[in-house]
Amino acid sequence: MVSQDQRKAATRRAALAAASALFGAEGYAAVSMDAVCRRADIAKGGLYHHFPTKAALFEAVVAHTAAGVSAEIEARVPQAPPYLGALKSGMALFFQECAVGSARRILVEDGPAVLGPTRWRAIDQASFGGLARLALHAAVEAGEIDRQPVEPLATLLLGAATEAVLACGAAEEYSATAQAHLGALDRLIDGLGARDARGV
Amino acid sequence: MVSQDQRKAATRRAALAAASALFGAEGYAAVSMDAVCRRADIAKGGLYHHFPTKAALFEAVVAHTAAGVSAEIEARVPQAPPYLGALKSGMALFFQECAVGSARRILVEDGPAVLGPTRWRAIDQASFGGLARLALHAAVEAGEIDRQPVEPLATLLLGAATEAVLACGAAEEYSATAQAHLGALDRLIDGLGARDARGV
DNA sequence: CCTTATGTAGACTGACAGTCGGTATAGACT
DNA sequence: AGTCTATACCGACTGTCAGTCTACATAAGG
Repeated sequence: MVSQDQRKAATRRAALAAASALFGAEGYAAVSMDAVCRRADIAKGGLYHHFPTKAALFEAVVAHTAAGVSAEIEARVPQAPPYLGALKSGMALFFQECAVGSARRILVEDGPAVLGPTRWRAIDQASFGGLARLALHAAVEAGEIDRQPVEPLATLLLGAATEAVLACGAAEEYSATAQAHLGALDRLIDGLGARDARGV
Repeated sequence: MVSQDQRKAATRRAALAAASALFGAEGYAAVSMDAVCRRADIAKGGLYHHFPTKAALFEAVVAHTAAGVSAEIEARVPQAPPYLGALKSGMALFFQECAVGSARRILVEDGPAVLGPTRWRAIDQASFGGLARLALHAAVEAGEIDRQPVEPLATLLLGAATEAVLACGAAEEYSATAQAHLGALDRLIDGLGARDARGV
């Protein structure tokens, strides 16, 4: 005897897992809802019972993936001074997580375009954006960088890192390209170092 | 008597203009090829005679739009020292051009995702990417910034600017948000200033 | 048990990208 | 001139896909 809640949760999990694998491997446009049904061993009606549209299903996948990646980052990056250093390693980790496997496709390539700017930013802010903002805020408080609006800066840095992932994904020589971009990103962050500390 | 070349060119222009308006207003996914045909007053066969797929039509629109924007930037930004200043005003101009109207939809939201990283980068490199790379190269030669790989840096800055456009597009208070992001972008670029000049 | 709510199932519909056989016209070659 | 060929253009047709609808199964409440 299986309770309804358990059935429901199991179905949802199966759908999410199947969708995640397919979207990650082939991209949003190339995956049909029927394919998700087949892979999850669920009928169409069942799938639509949980997710009203294909975009909603994709959004759930995006949210799940983003939560996973940002949890990984949060767990592995120390929240201690120097905060600018923490920011750098967090960015590097973000880069690594997104560069490989299905995360790139889901989070970097399809995510923003499919969900649209508004929905995307909601998820983004709740995960990586929040982490970056936190680190920058701490850096400001610790006097590592000038006092300044933190949110736009976090947005910019995330955009830069995202573009780096994209550029490396398209490159032939992955590791060299990745090194170059990570180096450039580090320099960009280092440049934020407080003017006061340099007497400018 | 109208020559074939003229007919061909006229049809192509009409298709491109119609597609540009529709894609810009409603986004790639929401525009059907039939709608483009209606608007351009062309039959489906004719449209497909010029553009083999919907994506190809969109790519032509993207290329045309990108060329227009980057020509505008090139014309209005002086190619003279200080090159970092030129880079900043170029970025600001890119931001302005992309933030308003159909360019945002075409170049920032749909472009990368629809064309895929490889095709996108080809167009990007030929327009904005090229300009940014040029400015950075000049800045390096003039000693305004440290000698370093210029291409990754250009990629990162463009990514940051693109993300800024997206963030401002979604914001309610446009002008304040735009100011904040432009300020942050300027600080990021300023931070690149050569270490030597600061004795670090 | 019987009813109702909740979840499942797959055939069906409308819309869309892309195709295919056909037509008309510009230019080449007698 | 006339004829021929290549190319621009046309629009009905096809296959596929997102999303709907109706019929059915199972768990909780009277």
